[in-house]
Amino acid sequence: MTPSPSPGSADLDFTLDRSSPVPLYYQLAQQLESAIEHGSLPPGSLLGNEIDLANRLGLSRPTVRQGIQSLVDKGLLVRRRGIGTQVVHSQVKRPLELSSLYDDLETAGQNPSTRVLRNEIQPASAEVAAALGISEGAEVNVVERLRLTHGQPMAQLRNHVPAGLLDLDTGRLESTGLYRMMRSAGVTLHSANQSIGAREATAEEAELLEEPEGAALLTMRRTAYDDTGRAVEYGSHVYRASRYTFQFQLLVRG
Amino acid sequence: MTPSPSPGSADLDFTLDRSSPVPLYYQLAQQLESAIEHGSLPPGSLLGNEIDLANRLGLSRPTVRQGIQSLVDKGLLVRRRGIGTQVVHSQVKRPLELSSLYDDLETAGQNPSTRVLRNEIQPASAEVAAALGISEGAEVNVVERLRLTHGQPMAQLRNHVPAGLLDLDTGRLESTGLYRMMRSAGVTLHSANQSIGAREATAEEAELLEEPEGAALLTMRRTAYDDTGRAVEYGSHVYRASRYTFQFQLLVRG
DNA sequence: CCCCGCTGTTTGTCAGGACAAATCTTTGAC
DNA sequence: GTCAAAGATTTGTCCTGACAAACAGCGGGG
Repeated sequence: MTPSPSPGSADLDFTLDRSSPVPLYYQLAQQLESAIEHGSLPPGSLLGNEIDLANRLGLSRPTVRQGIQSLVDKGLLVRRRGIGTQVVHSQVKRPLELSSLYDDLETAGQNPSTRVLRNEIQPASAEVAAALGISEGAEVNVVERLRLTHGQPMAQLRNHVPAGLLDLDTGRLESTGLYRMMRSAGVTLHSANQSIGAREATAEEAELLEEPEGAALLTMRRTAYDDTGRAVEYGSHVYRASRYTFQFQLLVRG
Repeated sequence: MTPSPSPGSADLDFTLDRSSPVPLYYQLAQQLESAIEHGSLPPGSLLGNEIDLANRLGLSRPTVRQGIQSLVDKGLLVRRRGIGTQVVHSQVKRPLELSSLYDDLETAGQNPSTRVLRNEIQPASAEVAAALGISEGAEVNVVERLRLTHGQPMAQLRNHVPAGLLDLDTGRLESTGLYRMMRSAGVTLHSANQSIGAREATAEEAELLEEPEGAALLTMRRTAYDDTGRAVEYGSHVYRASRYTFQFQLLVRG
């Protein structure tokens, strides 16, 4: 028998800083996560039981459990009673965040840029009012942008924001993403309803996106809410299907 | 001043069964959730502080916190230090599960039915082998189905399952969904990578789905993994964009 | 040789307590 | 009247301790 590559409980050294303002369980979770990413904790390996781990780190078991639990919720670890906690064996990358297209493209090295086609205050149409939960005719900031990657058109983005919520400077809209501007304005996003579909390009869309007329386009409509339940943005976007797909990962909630 | 509709801390009566095998924190979470659904806890209302709640229920504070935390993770509640825990004000329905199309349609009252077009064992193509993480040419079960709602074609579903993992009886495939068959066969789904795009219908697809040739179609590719990290299914599906959109909700992980 | 039950291991659940940090409210000073 | 400081309230973090439940592996009986 060769020495079996069975999941041995790896013992790594973690450094915890009790004087740091960042919680201990979170420090543990971060170091575990980076150990998993760097391969120090290969897929399938066991973590060693929680009580030993707590003793070795000088922590209590609930604190260790809290740190581990956060990674279980992320889908990186799996717990089994009587067995232990082991690193999940599949490739887990992004658990589908409420991310902005701009950030997604930037992290993918796609070199995104933006051209603002429209940026004005208008009374809300019936569709926009219903999506934002405001009265028809109330003032909303309408922004229409063309998103490009490597100089090629990628998507037409049309956003509606309740007037007064945000200062939508055209210059900043061209240099960064809308969600970044929201967060720096103190708006904390909480949830969003999304709807993804497809349809054929109209003549105007075809010209703007440099696609043949009637080409298949991906559509996405999204209403985003902050943590008080207030609708802060309604977006109606169109993507070139030949150059973009939505990619994400789902987790089964146990 | 009229009596302000400010969020008063509602005091409800919960019944906990300590002899039940279902955990106390979970009993609390379920009753809180149903109270929110039924409107006993209206959006914006406060829950009352955890210590009082624990005393009233005869529970410890960690147990109460665990129950509340599970609803926070679901997006139903929001905690604020110094303020309290309150019911989130937006409409939260489904936090995007890894659900099967069949179940989705059935719960939506769409009366789904299935016609199996193909069900056979074949050697894996390069694409399928890469998606499932198996060697090219290994045997896979290929299932091709037409999904209908109210007798109308809705989607063409093509699934690939490693041979031997599951007994794919054609009769059961027509009367239920693939994911239900997997679960009843002891396969516990853990995560999946999805990719949603669009393209124009080929002549064959157009005829099968009763769409004009070149019509916009929604495409979805998904690889599903069980909790050991093993790929258990690769699906490549095509939906009629005129009759179907992907709808789901996202939560921002704090 | 196979099946059953026993035992050790590990996570799941629950209790009770303590202090820190963030927030709102009230009070006081100017 | 306005602003700042002090206090009260509530959640966030962390500790110790205990028992229950599920699982793997071992050994005995058939």
